[in-house]
Amino acid sequence: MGLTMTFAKDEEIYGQDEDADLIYRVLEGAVRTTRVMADGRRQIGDFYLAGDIFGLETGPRHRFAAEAVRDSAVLVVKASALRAAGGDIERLGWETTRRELERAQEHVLLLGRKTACERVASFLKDLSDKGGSPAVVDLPMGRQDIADYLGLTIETVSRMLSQLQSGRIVSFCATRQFRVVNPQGLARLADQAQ
Amino acid sequence: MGLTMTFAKDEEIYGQDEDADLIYRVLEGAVRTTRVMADGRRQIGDFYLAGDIFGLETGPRHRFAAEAVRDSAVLVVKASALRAAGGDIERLGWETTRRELERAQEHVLLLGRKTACERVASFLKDLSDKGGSPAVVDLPMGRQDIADYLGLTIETVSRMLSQLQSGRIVSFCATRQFRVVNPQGLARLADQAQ
DNA sequence: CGGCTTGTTGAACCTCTTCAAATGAAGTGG
DNA sequence: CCACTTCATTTGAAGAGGTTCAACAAGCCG
Repeated sequence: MGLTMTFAKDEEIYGQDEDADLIYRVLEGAVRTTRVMADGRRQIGDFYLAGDIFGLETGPRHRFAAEAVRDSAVLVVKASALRAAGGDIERLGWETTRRELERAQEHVLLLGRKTACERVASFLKDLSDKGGSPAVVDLPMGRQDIADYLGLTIETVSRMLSQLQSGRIVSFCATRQFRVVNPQGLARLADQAQ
Repeated sequence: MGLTMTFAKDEEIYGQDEDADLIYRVLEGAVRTTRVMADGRRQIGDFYLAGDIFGLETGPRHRFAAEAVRDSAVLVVKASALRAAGGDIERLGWETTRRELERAQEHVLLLGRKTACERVASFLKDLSDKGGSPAVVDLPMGRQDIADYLGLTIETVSRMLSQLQSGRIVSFCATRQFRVVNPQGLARLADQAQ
């Protein structure tokens, strides 16, 4: 059920203010939701990896655009079709929206009250946890995306990554691959919040 | 239906990590949701004024605490009781959650990419709009609450308020009462975002 | 009025940003 | 396969916005 579509790196999946009639699920790759201000400042709402559902996060119209972080495959389903097929869509939709809200609230805390170092640490921890804490975690997105998610600049992100590495918290095998050296240290930096 | 409860200024309505079995509606006064970090840094999730519904914004457990901003009256309904009374609760719940999410996303944009001045302007505009843009808007909350909502310090909030006033954007008749002098100017500062 | 809390203002400091350059990685065509 | 181009990332130095610390003013309530 539904249609599989592929999107090239940086291709738009849906635009801001477009009708929100479709529900999406990442099959492969990674997706970001973005909001751009009149003067070009950009904020990333969230990242979605394989298995994640997105596109449901808003009202009748999308308030964020969605773009492929890199070449990605996405399953697209019409919300109305899904509704016709069975009533538990309401429940699924609510659950998904609720999880979105929880993530947005964590994001608010991060942006409102965490330092640059804590933000980057939180980001790495989140990504590591999300993947089931594998030995080596890879970053699907570039530094600019990370910066626009964390409310920082690429330079600050880069500096904090270097700092975390020299502090033996994480270790980068490549620019987009790291391992967590000191999980407790990472958690302490990330989760000062209860 | 439901129980009316009153809460004194700064009194807790529910705590962080408590079970979320109740739904609340502000009858009079104002409510804030807060999250406190281990070292005392505080972030306010949102403010709720008369007519607003809150307490539904989370999963099985509250991730933010709720407190009365000032002496307030709140209508409390058990979620399960509401569900038993009629099926349209699901719809109401979803709608409410979705609106919460939209507000949280705006909040993310504000915290991630707006300057101090823009944050304060956005806050004042939001409050003015919410009340139907009356001639005189009052601020139910103190400067510390505003600061903790905007991810700033009270000093910065105070400075930006003074700045907006000397720029003939708003005018304060009292510390907690202002009128919008230049609505376009306020909107321009607040809504650089599309 | 006196005492307390809340809000404002000033000055020094610090974190993060901005601007600039160097380094590294990735692709292209000979 | 290597030189060359191009883009992404790192690092450095200077600058700005916001914070911190401190003092003062203004409400608020007994």
